Amino acid sequence: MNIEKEKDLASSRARIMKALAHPTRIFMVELLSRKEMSVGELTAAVGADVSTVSKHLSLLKQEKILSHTRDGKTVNYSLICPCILEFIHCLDEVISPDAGKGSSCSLVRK
Amino acid sequence: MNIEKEKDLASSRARIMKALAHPTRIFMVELLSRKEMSVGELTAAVGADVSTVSKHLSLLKQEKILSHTRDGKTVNYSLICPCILEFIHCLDEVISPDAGKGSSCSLVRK
DNA sequence: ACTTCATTTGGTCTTTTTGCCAAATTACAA
DNA sequence: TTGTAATTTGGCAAAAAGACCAAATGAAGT
Repeated sequence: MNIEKEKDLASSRARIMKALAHPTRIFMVELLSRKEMSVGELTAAVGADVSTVSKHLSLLKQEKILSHTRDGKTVNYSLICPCILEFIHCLDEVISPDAGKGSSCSLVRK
Repeated sequence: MNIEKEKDLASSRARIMKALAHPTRIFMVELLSRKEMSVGELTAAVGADVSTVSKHLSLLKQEKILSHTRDGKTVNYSLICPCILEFIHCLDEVISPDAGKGSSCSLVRK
């Protein structure tokens, strides 16, 4: 692969990473991996202003991580691809594969 | 796990994500997964100001993703844990597991 | 049509992130 | 010690991201 293509790929990856690179957003993705939730429920769970939560959600939607369906006057969000959760957990599993063993990889402490 | 612990974990994960959430940084990690490189080599490869590259590197160092050793007047950077690369590729593999198949998961296009 | 509840959008302010320049540091060689 | 190449640091301006309020929109129910 040539260097320009590699840079493009890096940009694509960085966009996704960036969408997940926020405590509230990553937490919401974790919550949504368990069950779909409305904006109100998510707002209560994360403890922030509704408008803030809504904007986080639309960012994740824009990056095609979440989808939403309207049900009456509430809007439910859910993971488009539940495997994104695996990706996040990949951080814990892969980056600190042997948390107890005193390995050199210990980026995320549980 | 209680909700506060979950939020803490989300923050830890977000810190790592954030360190990787930049085209240049993610590209450098990819390069460094192949072989260790000096600041000068990386600068040439990514095409940015040396000082900029140096700052990106120290951010990655701070997050314990990279380590460095001095060799004469050059400094060589390398991945502390090569498995971080697997994590990044996890984005491609896990998030769009079946790129050709017309799946609903297609965040990263190659 | 009028209200009410849930969510989104617009606007603004603050904080963080980037990127470059110039100056400082480090190591080595003459 | 002087000079030179490689890297880091400090400082500053521009750009992006985040948070909150207020106003707008959407979907029922009265």
